[in-house]
Amino acid sequence: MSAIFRSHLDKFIHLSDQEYQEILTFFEAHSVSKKEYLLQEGQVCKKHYFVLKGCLRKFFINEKGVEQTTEFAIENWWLTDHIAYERQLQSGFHIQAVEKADLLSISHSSQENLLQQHPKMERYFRYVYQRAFAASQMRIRYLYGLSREELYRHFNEHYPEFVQRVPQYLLASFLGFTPEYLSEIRSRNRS
Amino acid sequence: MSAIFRSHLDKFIHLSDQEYQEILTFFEAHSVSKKEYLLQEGQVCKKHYFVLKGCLRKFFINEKGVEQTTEFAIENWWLTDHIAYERQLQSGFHIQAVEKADLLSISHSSQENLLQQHPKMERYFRYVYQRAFAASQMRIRYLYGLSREELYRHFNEHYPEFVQRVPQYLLASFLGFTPEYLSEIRSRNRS
DNA sequence: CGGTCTCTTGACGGAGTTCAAAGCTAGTGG
DNA sequence: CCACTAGCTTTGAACTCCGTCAAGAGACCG
Repeated sequence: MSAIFRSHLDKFIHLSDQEYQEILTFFEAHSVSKKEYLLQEGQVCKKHYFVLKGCLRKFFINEKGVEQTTEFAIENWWLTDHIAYERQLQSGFHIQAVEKADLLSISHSSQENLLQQHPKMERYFRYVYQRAFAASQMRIRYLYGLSREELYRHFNEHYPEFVQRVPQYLLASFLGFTPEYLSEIRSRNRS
Repeated sequence: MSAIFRSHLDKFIHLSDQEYQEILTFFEAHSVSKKEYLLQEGQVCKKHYFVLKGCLRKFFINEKGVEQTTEFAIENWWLTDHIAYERQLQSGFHIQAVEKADLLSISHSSQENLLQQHPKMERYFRYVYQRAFAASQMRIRYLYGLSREELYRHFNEHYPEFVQRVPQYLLASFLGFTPEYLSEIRSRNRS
């Protein structure tokens, strides 16, 4: 199972077998079932999760009581509430499994130790955050530049497998509009 | 002038005077005047900018020909088109000085060399990207959770000095609505 | 002082929301 | 493996936030 993580790391840095084994000791493995929660609002955010298989989402509840999904994580992505994780504070987010999932997790203190003892991982995480930030910048650009309908079409063209993979109400929540409106767009596209 | 950069670095990593002098050789200093462009759409994004003093913005032109500001950078923030910088591609953004500004810049190849030769800077940039990504996550949360009017009020409460500092039409562009609507909100707030 | 940016005001229109109700689908237990 | 139910999707009508357009009032700079 953790061969998946090894081949992911290999894309960014070169590690000996021994180094890899040492690095693995900093992580824990989890399996979670569909809809299981990994973090709930108000809890201290203890873990940074890496998805080996399956799908997670991060969301919050807005003033009207509606769930707003801000991020999905599928295979080879990290997920946490970065602000709450970094400072070990209470989180304003929920993290939940969308599908049953296999995960690795690392606690904040373990991550600190890992980075101290394995400077190569400093480089690895620099890449991870850089990539995540770049993706976030693109996301903001689309949120600003496109209407809700264009946003859906764009997403549908670029990530068709993902659109198949998650229920529509989660997709609507992620794109920032209502399931009703998504349904309307889809019917327009058909005719 | 570069004492500013030194004290900024000191917040994240510890450097000897000699190390700092070596590190500085990887950077270039610039002064730019108000409205001067540092990057235009279609150009290869060569530089990563650090603001010592002043204010920059990053924007793109949407299909209707309207400028959409996606990011500001003031003192102690980095700014670039990360996707285009990382891969040395043509950018879809403009970067422009909002006020006259003093900057440091580093080219992509210099940054690679810097990180190779000074692993402490790997750690520094990991922090920088981590912080930037966390900020970006908060931004996305607000974009999703708040109406345009709430967005303005929230921004106004949390960054009042910044609201004073930039013209209103740039603020409107950054918050994702029209100057006309901003004007309407402001008049409602007064009465 | 004259001209070009910037901000304000108001009328109108449209994209997207809200609410309510009905139709569908998939997972669960029997 | 079927039936039942909870959860998901669709439809439609009324409404609202915010954009667009146009025109005027300030404000700042040479």
